[in-house]
Parts: sequence; C-alpha cells; structure tokens
Amino acid sequence: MLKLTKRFKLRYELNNQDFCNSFAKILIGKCYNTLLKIDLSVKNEILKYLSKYTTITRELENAIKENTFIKSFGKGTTLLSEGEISTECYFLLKGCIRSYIIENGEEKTIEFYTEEQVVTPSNYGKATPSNYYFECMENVIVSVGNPELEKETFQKHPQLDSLSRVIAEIIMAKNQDSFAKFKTSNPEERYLNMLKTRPELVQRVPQHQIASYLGVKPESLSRIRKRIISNK
Amino acid sequence: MLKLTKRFKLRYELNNQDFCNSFAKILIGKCYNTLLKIDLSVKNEILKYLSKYTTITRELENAIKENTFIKSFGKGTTLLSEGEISTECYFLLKGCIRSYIIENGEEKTIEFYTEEQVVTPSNYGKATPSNYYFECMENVIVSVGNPELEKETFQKHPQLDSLSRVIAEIIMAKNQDSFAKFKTSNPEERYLNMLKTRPELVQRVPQHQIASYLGVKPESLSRIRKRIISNK
DNA sequence: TCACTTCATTGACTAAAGTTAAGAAATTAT
DNA sequence: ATAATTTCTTAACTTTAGTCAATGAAGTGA
Repeated sequence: MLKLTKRFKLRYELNNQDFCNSFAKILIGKCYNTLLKIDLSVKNEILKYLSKYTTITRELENAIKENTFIKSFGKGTTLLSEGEISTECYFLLKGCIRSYIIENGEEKTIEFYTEEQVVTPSNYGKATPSNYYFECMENVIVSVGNPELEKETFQKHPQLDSLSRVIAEIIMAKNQDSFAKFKTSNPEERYLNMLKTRPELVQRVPQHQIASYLGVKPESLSRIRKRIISNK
Repeated sequence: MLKLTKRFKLRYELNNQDFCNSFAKILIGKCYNTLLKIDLSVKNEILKYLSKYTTITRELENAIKENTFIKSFGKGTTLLSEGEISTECYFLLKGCIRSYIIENGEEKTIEFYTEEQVVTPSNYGKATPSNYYFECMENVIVSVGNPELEKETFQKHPQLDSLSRVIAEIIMAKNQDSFAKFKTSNPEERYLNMLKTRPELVQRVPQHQIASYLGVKPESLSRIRKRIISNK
C-alpha cells in the first residue's frame, strides 16, 4: 500500500522516454500545425484537457490551433526567480515544476505542478515582483501563455473568455479544498493524504522538498514515515 | 500595537449601526433601482469594488443594475450545510461569514469572509454535496448570485465574462499567496500575520475559532498570545 | 440581575516537531 | 568505478503543540 521505495528508476524513465527527449531543450515555437507533424500526443493532451470543460467545436479547435505555443525546458531550469516580473504562464504537458521561497537561507516548497496542471505565478501579468522561484524538477514541456498573446486570443475568440473563466473557477475551488485539507490536518495526515492523492509525486521529487511542502522539517518527515511503517 | 482586548463593543456596533439595521433580516429582492432609494452605499460598494478591475461604462453599469440581487441574513444563519448542494454564491457587502467543517464532533474553521470578499462554496454550481458549513457570524448583507442568473447575465452581457475571469484570476492569486504564507509559517507567525493583515477580524470573532483557522487548538493559541505579550 | 452557558486561561502531563550533529545511503559528477 | 555531493536516517535534547482537567471571565437569556 504505502510506497516508500527509491525513486531512481522512475525519475530515470521520466527523463529519458522518447516523448520527452524529442523536445528536450528546444524551443519549438508557434506550433499546432508543426506539432501535428512532431507528436500527436501533445495535441491530444491539450484537447483532452479542454474537453473536460467544454465541447470542442471546429471554431474552438481553430482558436487553440492558432494560439498554442510550445516550449521545452531542461531539468534544473529556473523559470522565474524571486524579485522578477512574471511574463509567462504555463500549461504543463510533461514533467514537473516546483515553486518555492527562500527563507533564512532555507528553501520552502510551496507547490509541485505536474501533467495537466496550470502554472500561473501569482504576480503573472502584474508589475509586481515575484515572491517565488519556479524551477523545473525534470525536463519539461509546456504550452506557454503571455499577457499579449492572451489579450489577442481573447479578442479574436471571445468564447475563450468564458472557457477560461470556468476553468479558473474550477481551479479555484480545487485550491480552496486543498487549503482546507491542509489546515485541518496534521503533518502525518498530510503525508498519508499525499500518498493517496499524488502517489507518483512521492517517487518523483526528493523527500526533503516534500517535507517543506507538508510544512515540516526533513527530519520530522523521516520520523513520520518511520511511525507509519511501524504502526502497520 | 497588539490589540488583545475585548471584542464586545466592536461586535455591538457592527450589529447595530444604521446601515445594517435598515436591512436586517429582510430579503430585499431585485434591486439596484430599489436600492438607490433605500441606501446608496450598497450601490457604491459594488461599483467601488468593480472599479478596481475595470472602467465602469454606462453599459456595465446597466448590466450590474439589472442583475444585482441583495439579500440580508441574521446573525447565526446557516447559509449552507455539509451534504447540501450549493446554489448560491455571495459578494459580502456587510458582516462576516465563516466556513467550517465538523471533524470528530469538532468545528474547524476554514475561512472568515468579510466586507468586499466573494464567498463561493467549492461545490457552487456543481451537483456534488458541500464539505463545508457556511454560517453568518453577524447580521449580513450580500449580493447574491446563482447559476441561472449567471448564465443569463453572461449571455446578455458578454463583457462581464471577461471581467469575471480577471477577478477570478486575481482572487486565485491572492488565495495562492495566502496558502503559501500559511505553509511556510508556524502558528505563532500565522497569528502575528493575522494581527497585521486582518486586525479587525481578531476583534470580531471568538478566539477558539481563530485557533482552528490558524491550525492549532484553543489552548495553544492562548499560550501563543501569552508568549507574544511576555516577549515584549 | 441572576443563573446558565460559552469561552479563555492555566497547570500538569504526553506527544510530536524543531535543532544540532553525526553517519549512512543514494545520487551525481569525474 | 570512484569520488564528491546530496539526501535520508538516527540520536539526544529542546521547544512547542495536544490532551485533560480545573477555574475564572465573558457573554447570553430568562
């Protein structure tokens, strides 16, 4: 039940599969048509995601087609640093992105983003500097948005305004639930919940980062794990 | 600096001022024009809030005019219970609403909403039952939304789609920041932060509810306060 | 105003998390 | 493959939070 094993194999696979390698460290650029020739699965990812929230009409498909840009970043890339203005947001197609702050010389992980999640720094599109760092934990493939592109897209395709609003509201509801869950749990319950809801993540990222993500020190998480194993 | 005094006076005032009494426990109903005659300040509240995010055009003003409904609830009213379907969301004009869960017979406060905040249960507009209770801590005046009204409004006034999306994104960014702050703080820091960012709230709600809101037991918050006072 | 209830504080004790330091294991780089 | 580095675990000890129980203060209702 509880998977407390090594993550070496999984991370190796994640960083070496064909799908990932075919894009690594290359800016692919404006894209949908190009992508079709390169890898159909990226198209499918985006449409699969959107089809959860709306009917994919011919018109919508065209809107997506015209306005989807794909970028790829190598493992370890810092997408945004503290103090910087954020001009990009991402839809994560492949890989893992971590946001964190540095406090008293110590990294504190705020969030891990994985496939099909939207990564929007809280200062995105604003003139204020970022409080957070965003870093690629693995080789990453994303669909990129920026304020100018958004503006253009929303003007050309007003139906996307409504879709975005709906998706924003859904994401917000999920965030609220996560926050509530966090507030009403202790560290052990948070870890157990994470094993249940995001088991693959536990294998993909180092444990000391999970610790701060759960609001405890690495030593405490180590003890929590020990406790869990011994208690059954 | 640290306001650790009694909250009786403040609560008394909040529940007795003219503004509040003029609406108390009355469903005012469809509204903007009527409201103008009853109390201009409600109109001003809504327009003031929206003017932060957009230019108030004649058209927008009309859209608001047609689609704003006001309701008033007495202190202690439960707006939504666990297990219920949520069919209303609110924009809080006056008063305080608390969301909480009951776990092992114990109430755990998730959020306190006050003036100018949007109250959207995470199951609002969905077929799933609520995980939370929403309760009025004081007499409350809200602008009410429901899915049918929203649909109608957005169809009639597509420009509101965009405004709503923008506001949703801003609220989401704020929520993310709050969550990050919570994760990276210990209980004492959370309390100090609350005194700084929402000092009036500390006076308006009982301390044991603040405790669970900060993720600790009432006894611990009591000790934290003691520590803070003695440490300066 | 008095009785009743809820809420806040305190104390004694237990459990869990933070701190510091050391060493083992895993991962990465050469 | 080996060395260097990072990550994880363990231990001893300190600090803080949880638990249970008692008491006093504040708030509520008759």
